[in-house]
Amino acid sequence: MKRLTPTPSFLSESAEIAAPQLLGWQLLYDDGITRTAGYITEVEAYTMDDPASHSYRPMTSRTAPMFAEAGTVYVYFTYGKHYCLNIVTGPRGRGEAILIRAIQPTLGIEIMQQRRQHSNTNYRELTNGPGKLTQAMGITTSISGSGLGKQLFITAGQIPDKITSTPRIGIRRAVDRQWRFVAILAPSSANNVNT
DNA sequence: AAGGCGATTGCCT
DNA sequence: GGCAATCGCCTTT
Repeated sequence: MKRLTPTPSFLSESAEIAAPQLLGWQLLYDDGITRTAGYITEVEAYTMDDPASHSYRPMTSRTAPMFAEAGTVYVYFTYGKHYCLNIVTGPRGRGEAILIRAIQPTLGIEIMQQRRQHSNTNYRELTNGPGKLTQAMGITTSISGSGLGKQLFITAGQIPDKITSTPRIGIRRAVDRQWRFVAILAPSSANNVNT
């Protein structure tokens, strides 16, 4: 069994520095019954002095996990349907996090397909969005405020072949910041469908 | 106490 | 590509 790393040291850096370093790591969720996992391929950074961030406004009970120590899990519910998963970065009190926007599935693929009602033979639409991957993995606000190393894990994965940065998706403020990071990974063998 | 809206998704044209 | 769905949170009366 691979050794688990509760909180990689780079998460103590600010979100926009840590975010690209999170690409390629394997995200693993164990809800006590099932395990699902995938390589992180798309992330976005959010910080306290960032008008697009939940932490730009004073802390509330919902956003409190963003202000906790690096490695804290922050999950929020939005649009009446979707859960979005973040990994908190930086020192305690700073209000920073990395939004996980996409993963490349590696483990528990059939379970993820069932949860997503996704019967296609390739996985293009399975986990390529922040709400999609939480639905596929069964992640909800129940783990918001917990820490890495309990149910959610970050394990060594792949070194990205290439990383690009772009403006973030779906925001209206600070649209000029290039804080979305996308990785090109070698396709995993189980996922090697080539479109 | 009430209304507006969102770090999205999927369906429809 | 445009837009409805859907509800908890936050802001404003």
